[in-house]
Amino acid sequence: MPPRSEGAQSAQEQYREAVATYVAAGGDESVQRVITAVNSLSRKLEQWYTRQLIDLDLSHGEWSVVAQLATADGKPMTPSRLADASNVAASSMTHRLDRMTERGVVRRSPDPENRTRVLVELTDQGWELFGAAVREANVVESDTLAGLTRKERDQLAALLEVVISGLDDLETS
Amino acid sequence: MPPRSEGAQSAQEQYREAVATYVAAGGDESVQRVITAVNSLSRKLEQWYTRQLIDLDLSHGEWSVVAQLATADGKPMTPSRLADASNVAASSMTHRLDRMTERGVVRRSPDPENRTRVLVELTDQGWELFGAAVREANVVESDTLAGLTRKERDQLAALLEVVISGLDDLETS
DNA sequence: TGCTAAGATTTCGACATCGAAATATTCGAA
DNA sequence: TTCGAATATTTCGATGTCGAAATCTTAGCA
Repeated sequence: MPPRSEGAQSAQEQYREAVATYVAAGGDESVQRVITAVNSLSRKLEQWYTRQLIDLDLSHGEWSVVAQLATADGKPMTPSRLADASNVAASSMTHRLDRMTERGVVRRSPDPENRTRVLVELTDQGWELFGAAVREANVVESDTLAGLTRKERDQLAALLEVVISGLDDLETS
Repeated sequence: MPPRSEGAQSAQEQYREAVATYVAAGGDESVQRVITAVNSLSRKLEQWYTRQLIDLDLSHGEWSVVAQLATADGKPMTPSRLADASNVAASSMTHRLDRMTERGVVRRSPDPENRTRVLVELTDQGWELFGAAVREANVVESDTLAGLTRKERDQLAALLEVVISGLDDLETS
């Protein structure tokens, strides 16, 4: 990477500016510090993932499908649920699955219990792709957290898990 | 919202499954707990932002431009930098700015110091949109963190800020 | 000055995604 | 059983995004 181009800010400066601006616009500071940090970090990770996925010849959207299927405990999923989970329209998922099926990453089969539904699952090749991507991503992710001790990581994870467990109550409102 | 459809998991269960699967595939647990939590949370926020932006008649990409310009300390930015920051091709930014200019959210002007460049900045209407969006988003964001005490939020923010400050060193590798 | 290489933006053709309509199946009630 | 509403998926036309090429300006150097 070339040295930051003139005018561009470091991630840290950008974060500080953003929090200050959001607070000035009417946001709570204790909220904006956390939320802005989470979003900044996620966006940065996203950039790295995108680069790594190019090596595996996967688009970001296709990766989303692979990851959903892999983390669904091996159980097949329907196109609609994949679309929801990927934040994409159901009609887009049709095309995406067409391409992935043709490439041999996923397999479509009719649901024996409900002929309206289609079930999608990873092929062996799909599982291999998943494993390769996880192990490659783990390198960058590990570097990202290099500044934290083991204890601090656990603390951070515990706090985030409290937030995540609260999401479900929020849904039903 | 209707009760979760059969087969779907709660955010919490999804998170647990995901971490377990990533670890089984070769990721470090202390890394995956944090990273997966950050990404899960960010994706959930993204869904809410998208819904809220519909009210303001803004696409997610357009919001990205507004937010970048607002948090750049009021200084105008070039289309290329906006494209980088939005994770989008420069050519797409051209169209996006066309639409936003026509609508009166941003203003384009030639850079007096370099006629190759174009400078983009928010109009008064753009600033109003920004403020409205921030205040509306703050409601959901605040609810999201409702499970944490003020002290825990500060702790969480501090830990995340350590990670963010480390991003800049990582860049230059 | 004149020439070439590099940089910024826009134009262009190909492809991905969206929302709405079309198709097919299931479920519940008459 | 039969009808109509609800659900799941796919098809279709319009729009957004991508990467490469074209256009224009700047910067460096003889």
